[in-house]
Amino acid sequence: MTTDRSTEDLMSNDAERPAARPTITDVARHAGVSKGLVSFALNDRPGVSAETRARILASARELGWTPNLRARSLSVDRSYALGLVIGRSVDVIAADPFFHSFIAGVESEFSTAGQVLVLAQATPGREETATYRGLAADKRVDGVFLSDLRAGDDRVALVRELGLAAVTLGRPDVESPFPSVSVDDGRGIRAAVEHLAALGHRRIAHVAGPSTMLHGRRRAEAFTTALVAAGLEPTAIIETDFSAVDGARATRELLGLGADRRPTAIVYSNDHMAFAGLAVAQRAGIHVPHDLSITGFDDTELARHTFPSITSVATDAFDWGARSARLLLATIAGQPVDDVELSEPRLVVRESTTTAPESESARH
Amino acid sequence: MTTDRSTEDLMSNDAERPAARPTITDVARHAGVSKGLVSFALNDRPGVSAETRARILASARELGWTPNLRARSLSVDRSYALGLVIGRSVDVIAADPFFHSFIAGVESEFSTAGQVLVLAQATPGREETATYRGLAADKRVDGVFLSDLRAGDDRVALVRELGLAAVTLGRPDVESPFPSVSVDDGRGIRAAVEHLAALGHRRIAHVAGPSTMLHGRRRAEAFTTALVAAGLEPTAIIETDFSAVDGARATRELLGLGADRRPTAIVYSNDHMAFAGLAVAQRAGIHVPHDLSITGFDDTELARHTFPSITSVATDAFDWGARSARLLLATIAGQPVDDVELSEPRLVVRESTTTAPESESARH
DNA sequence: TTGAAAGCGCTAACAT
DNA sequence: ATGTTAGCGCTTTCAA
Repeated sequence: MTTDRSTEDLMSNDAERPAARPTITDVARHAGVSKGLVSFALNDRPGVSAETRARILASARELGWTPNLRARSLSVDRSYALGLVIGRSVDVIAADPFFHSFIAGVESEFSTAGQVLVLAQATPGREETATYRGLAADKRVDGVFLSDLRAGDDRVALVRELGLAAVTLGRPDVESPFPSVSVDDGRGIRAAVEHLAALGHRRIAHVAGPSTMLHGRRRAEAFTTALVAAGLEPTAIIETDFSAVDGARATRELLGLGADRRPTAIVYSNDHMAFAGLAVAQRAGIHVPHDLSITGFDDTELARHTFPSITSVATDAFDWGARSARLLLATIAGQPVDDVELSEPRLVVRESTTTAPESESARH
Repeated sequence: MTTDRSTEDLMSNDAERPAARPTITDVARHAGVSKGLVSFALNDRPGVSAETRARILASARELGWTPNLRARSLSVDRSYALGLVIGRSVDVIAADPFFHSFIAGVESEFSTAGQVLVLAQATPGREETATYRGLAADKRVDGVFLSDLRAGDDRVALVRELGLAAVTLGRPDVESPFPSVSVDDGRGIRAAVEHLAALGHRRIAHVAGPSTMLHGRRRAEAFTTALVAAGLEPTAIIETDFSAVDGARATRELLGLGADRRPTAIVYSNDHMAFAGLAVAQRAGIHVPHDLSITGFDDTELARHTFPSITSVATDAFDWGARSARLLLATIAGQPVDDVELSEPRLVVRESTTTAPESESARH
């Protein structure tokens, strides 16, 4: 008596039961060969005669055989799944369209690969570290995307210790064994500053993301650098948590400065804060762009649909996702990989930026 | 020679290799019992003496044993994963914060369950049906969330045929074997209409979602019903695809109507169209809310951060996710379940709605 | 109450 | 080139 139970045996027992799925053993019997050979043929490996291979494939097709992923997973020790752990709080992330596009990009690479995306949110009840540990302990995924890099991010070491493959979105500021996919968003900020400087603005402020987050910090640094390069005085940089509320608060703070210090332009670190900032200015009777120019970052769809529409830095989140997925998959497959640098962000000029207002003195 | 290879044998071969994870066999040997008994003890089933059980648990703890999910999956034929297939196009979905909150809610139920969420996006290259079939063929998930129900939605039959468990977000208009979790959003629309009618508006228009989507259609129907109930004339209902661009187009159309037909208030089927509509009005020099009142739906964070801020219907997407997950998990566990009705949506009144402007004749 | 062993469906090492 | 079989780590049936 063999160890493998055939599908036919099963079906003869109970006609009611939905047709059991054929296994590799059924295919082997049908083709008149052994299980092992079927496995070889199906994973097209050398050592199977063309003729036999054809016969096996025909049998598989005829029986409608499809591999059982769980069984395969168990024997080859792979999940065929990639993970994304979103660590931001729900409120902050809810408004951010980045992940949708990113995920769409990731999935665009899956269409051919039979992979799947496991999404986890590090909610209060489920701490970030515990989430990664859980994913690793259950071997739910073969690799993870490390997004929203923080200063001195301990996830790099954690994921490494857990033995997971990974790619980082952006280059971490700690030793990392993982390849990265990055975009020079500093360049985008620089473009915004140069654009404003060319329009005659001399007091340009920045509403920054949290300095604990690498991209927030990098954008702020690029802002300062660009300011200096343009020969302008350093001005206010207000740190936020990237949320709309905080963007509004920062704007109020900036507009509350004395007439001689109030900025004539504000560079926001993301679109949502720019939206909120726009509303704050309008509410205060400050006309955008004539009294105040503003720029956003991300070029979300809504930036096109405000009045005035908002000048913003566009990056390609979809491509970011696609490239990251490809890189991670290659890493897992053991192929040699290199860091990838995405195409440069572009500044999309719209109605929210215009020439600097005349100076206060001239106006009075 | 036994069939089970012990961990210790492995480790003695190669000191470099990271410590191999203990298996149930290791625990059995350590506790001096059989594999089978360990399994019974660990899944606390009857038939194990308290003493032995304690010894087994102690061994497991001491060895740091944790079950191998893949092996368990293979033998019990469960994935311990739930799936969400997002079928909208990237552009439309990118701006919609619903899913983030919904997903957060879903995950909040996972913290205790060791479940995971598989997210798939039905991109053009990967058709929706194929996505569900793939998920089922690979048994990636034990059940799915059916969101964005369409008229005559064929996914209900498909998912049923594939043998997956499911919950529907809202009640489908086709025969369905699945439990549903719904919210009476028509009630939210009614509240908006009543609010506007009470403010003296008599020409209220509706910028609707696509009639092919159940919630888009339901809201439009509720709009008409509420209008009639308020004793008002039927007015324009413009259908859109829920996107900001389309919301802008619809608004332009409405504002372009002759003075005697132009609405004094517009009820939008979602916030993003309301944002776009607000911009269109402002651009046309139409003051919101004095010339035109508008209401949104979803109560997204941004509704609080526009000028004027937007009156909107709030629903609880997080709770929706949590309840759906709980229901789906119960279904999978074979427990009897009932449809669940979420708490009623509430109208959050802000600055975008005010008393109706005086009639054109009176004004001239 | 406990042990032994078959079985889940596949891969891969080893024979032939 | 092909067949045989152990093994992945767990659950579950059947004896004892």
